[in-house]
Amino acid sequence: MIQQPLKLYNTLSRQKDLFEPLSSPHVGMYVCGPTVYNYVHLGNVRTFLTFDTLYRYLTHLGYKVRYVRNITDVGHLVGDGDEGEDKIGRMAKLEQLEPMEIVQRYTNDFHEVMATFNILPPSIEPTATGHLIEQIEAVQKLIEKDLAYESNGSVYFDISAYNEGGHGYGKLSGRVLEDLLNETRELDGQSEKRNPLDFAIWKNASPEHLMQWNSPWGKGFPGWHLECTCMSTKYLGAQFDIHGGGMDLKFPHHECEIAQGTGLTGQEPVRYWMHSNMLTVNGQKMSKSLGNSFLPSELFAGTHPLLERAFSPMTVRFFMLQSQYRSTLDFSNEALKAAQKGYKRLVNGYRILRELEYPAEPEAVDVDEKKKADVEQSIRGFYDAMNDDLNTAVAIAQLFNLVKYVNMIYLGQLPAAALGAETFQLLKEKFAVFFEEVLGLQEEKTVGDAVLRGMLKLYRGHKALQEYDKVDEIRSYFKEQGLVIRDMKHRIDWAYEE
RNA sequence: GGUUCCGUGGCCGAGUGGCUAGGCAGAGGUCUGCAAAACCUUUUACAGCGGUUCGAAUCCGCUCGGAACCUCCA
Repeated sequence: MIQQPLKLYNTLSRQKDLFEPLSSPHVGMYVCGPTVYNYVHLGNVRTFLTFDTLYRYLTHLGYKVRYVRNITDVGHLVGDGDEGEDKIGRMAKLEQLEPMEIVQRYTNDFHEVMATFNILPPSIEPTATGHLIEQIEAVQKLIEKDLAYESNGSVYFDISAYNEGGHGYGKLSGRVLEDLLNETRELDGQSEKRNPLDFAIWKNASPEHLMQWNSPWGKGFPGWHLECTCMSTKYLGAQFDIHGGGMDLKFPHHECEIAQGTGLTGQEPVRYWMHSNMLTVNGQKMSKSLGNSFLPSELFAGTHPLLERAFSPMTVRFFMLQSQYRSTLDFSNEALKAAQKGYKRLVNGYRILRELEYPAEPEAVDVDEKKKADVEQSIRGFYDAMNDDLNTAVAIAQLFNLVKYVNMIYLGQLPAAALGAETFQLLKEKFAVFFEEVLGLQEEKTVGDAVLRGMLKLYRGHKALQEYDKVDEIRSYFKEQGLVIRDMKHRIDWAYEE
């Protein structure tokens, strides 16, 4: 299976590169996780969903993936550059809690949200505070290499020194060093730095700063960019395959990671840089600071002022998968409603397919070569789409095409035998794998199967006796549950209302 | 201001030179106690202007509009 020619858009090369792991079948993948100072919003979810899909697909292809996704629990500052307050420390003060209580609360929330969206946990989920020793050692090493310098108890990465080594700071985000220098704003406290672009790898802590540790440079805390370098290289090596994150982390965060990693090990740390695009609301990036962010809980309850009603986790997952991860995706009631219907259609198809069996004594019909080929082509098409930089939108279109055949067989419009036993089994098997394993979609049950079976039995009875009052009554019961009765020539069944 | 990206039919959203994306919505048909569902058929496109080409949504230029990053953000 691994032979699938997977192409991934590499921000570094600015093109879709054929994915070839350093030591196949092993794949090392690092994704920047959340800073746990607040609830994760839907925009955050999109990024984690993107890399969940990649993780799932790589696994499906047979790769042994070590997926590292960190939790940032210190060092991420509020406001400009290296001068703001620590995000977690600030929340701790506001809520009069221990910083670690803040961290725990929002870490728990993050995990719950991930589970709700059926986003798989990573193989390793390291925290910044759990890797202070590694970070202090990294700072020391960078100083030894003359790539960093101490200033008033803080340590800064020296961009000029680094660039003299010919490394090209800015190559990931396409920045030119001279332009950056010209455009940098004057900020308070930059006098500590030799160069305004230099960034903190260790920060001196004032006495009232809540989170601080002893270091060779006095009490302080690590710079935000450093944790990812330390944790990624610790668990994945000096050079690893994939590094992911949101578009907005490209600069400066990931640029700094490249500089630190290269500075420390002399090796380019990451082979494939991947960035997922933003979720937008009315065309604008969803972000906490703009005040247009949705919490997952608000979405499920339909309580957000911009929402007309509630939407389920799988509807949202499906909605996000219907666009390619490098495009912006605009969030709206209309789009969500359409996604919900489409998703239900897909689930109904999947549910039916699981129950369909190839007849033991197939009807004596000729194989419909055209339909058979179309089914096989759609299955191939799913792989082709996923191989083309995870084009989940096109991949899902293939599933819809397959659902059409599933429905035809189910309704007796097409005999299963027309596809031939082999293709029929392939359809059954692949659809399930694509739906559940690769796309991570699930059925969202509202009523137990036993109850539904009982109700359907009653329905059939009344129907046979032409007691249409009762029949309609049962129909409305189903409708209340978000279900619908399918009244077909050959059988009666239920389905999710679309 | 700099860098980068985007502008597709009523809505969402794929698509980097010629071949139906797909979903939702709309129309007609088959089926049905009535419906629903399903299946079949079908309407509405590529921001504008110019250029390259036998041929452009797709390449190039300009104009208009929007976004992201440049400052914390997935």
